[in-house]
Amino acid sequence: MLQVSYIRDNKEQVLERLAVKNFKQTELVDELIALDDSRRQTQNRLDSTSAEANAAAKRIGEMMRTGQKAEAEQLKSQTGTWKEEIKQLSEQLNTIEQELQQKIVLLPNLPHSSVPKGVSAEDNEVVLESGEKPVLPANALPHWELAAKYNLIDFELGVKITGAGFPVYKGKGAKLQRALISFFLDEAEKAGYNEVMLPLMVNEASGFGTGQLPDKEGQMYFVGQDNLYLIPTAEVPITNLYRDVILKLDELPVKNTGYTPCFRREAGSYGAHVRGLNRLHQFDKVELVQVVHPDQSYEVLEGMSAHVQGLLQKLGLAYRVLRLCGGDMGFTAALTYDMETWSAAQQRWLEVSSVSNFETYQSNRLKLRFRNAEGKTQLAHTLNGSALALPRIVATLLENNQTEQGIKIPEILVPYTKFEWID
RNA sequence: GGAGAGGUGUCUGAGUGGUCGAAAGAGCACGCCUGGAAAGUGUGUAUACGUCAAAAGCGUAUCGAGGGUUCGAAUCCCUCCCUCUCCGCCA
Repeated sequence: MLQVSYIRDNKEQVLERLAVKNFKQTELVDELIALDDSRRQTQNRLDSTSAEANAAAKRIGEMMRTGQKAEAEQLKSQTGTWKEEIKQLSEQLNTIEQELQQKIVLLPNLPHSSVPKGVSAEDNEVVLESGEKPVLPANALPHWELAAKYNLIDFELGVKITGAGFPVYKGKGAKLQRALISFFLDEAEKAGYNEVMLPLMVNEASGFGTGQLPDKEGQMYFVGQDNLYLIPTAEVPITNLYRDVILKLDELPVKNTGYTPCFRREAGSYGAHVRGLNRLHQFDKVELVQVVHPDQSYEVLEGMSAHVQGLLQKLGLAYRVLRLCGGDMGFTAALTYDMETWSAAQQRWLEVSSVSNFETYQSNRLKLRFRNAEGKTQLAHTLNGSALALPRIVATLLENNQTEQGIKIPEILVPYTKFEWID
């Protein structure tokens, strides 16, 4: 979330930036500033009243010790007003703070100055396109048919045991999943990321910390009996490792990677475009998360983007990089690059990675700080990116590499799969 | 799930109503000492909010969380959360 002090000092700029995300609620910003005013005022009054009451209590203590009983009793009788006032003021302060909190989380992160204006995916800026789009013969099959033909993925079985969007991977299909996960993790390790394995369910505080709660509540599976959410991405548990943490300057940058299944309800998205592996309720993903010094975060973002692109190149996939426009960006991001691979049989781009800089938006919620060169605490910047999400990579690999003899496994993966062909 | 114990600062750990943001030790930082290091020694070492242009300073809050008793709570009472031990169950 944004910091009220920043909003107060940079109101015009904040409004201007928010407009890029098509967020035009001037009143909300004004309300926040007004709330903050009354918060300060109330706190001021509460503090000075408390100070008086504390001083009186101290004096009473001294009187008791020195045997001035009568004087102590007299002073005691005067404390009632303070008590009452303190109670009222702290209740007021509480209410104000709650309201402030409720409202400030309604503001999305401010987009970086390079974020293009726009309302939908149409307005995203294509930063670069790389690789040759493969040209397939006329009888080429989409991945869901290939998956059936070679007995790699069984969607119906998944429906039987769970429901739509929970595929069952079998034989070489299962091995391909495992191979990709290992490959991605190894590459991350080579790039200096520390591997972690994490809980797949998180509590409410974690969901709040990374920004899934309260607004994206409906996107997560909720285990009501224990008040836990199934993670929609490893970003949530990994980033929350650093909730309420003050890092030393030399501990930055923190670089973690983790493989987890991801669970998404995807309520309301059905239709032809979600066929096969295109959109699932459960899928596998390797995630990168960094906690960095604010001065470095945009450089780091480029580095993460380069890392993801390296993976796509090694897999021999044609891809493009998009800079998301204000309207298509996530609520919490300041700048996001999406990577899309070209799915040759479906003749469309599939999003396989999203790399974002959140600046202090998450760290402010997380209370994730570091001690800067002056020895003061300062909010760190957080970033994350998929490297990579498996299903659409698998879809693209199957489709783009199909031949008369079967599906050719990219060379780089063969040490992991231990087979060269799916046939 | 049943019974019991307990949650204090970076850590260990003292503290059962006032002088406690909190002893002591360790760690860490800086200085002295040393040819250098160790040892020794001295000083410092929480966070947030408010006040201030800012810093210093000052004020307030925080000893798992929330509420209560009291002039005054780390300390007493209530609720919740968590951890540990034993029993039960179990990959």
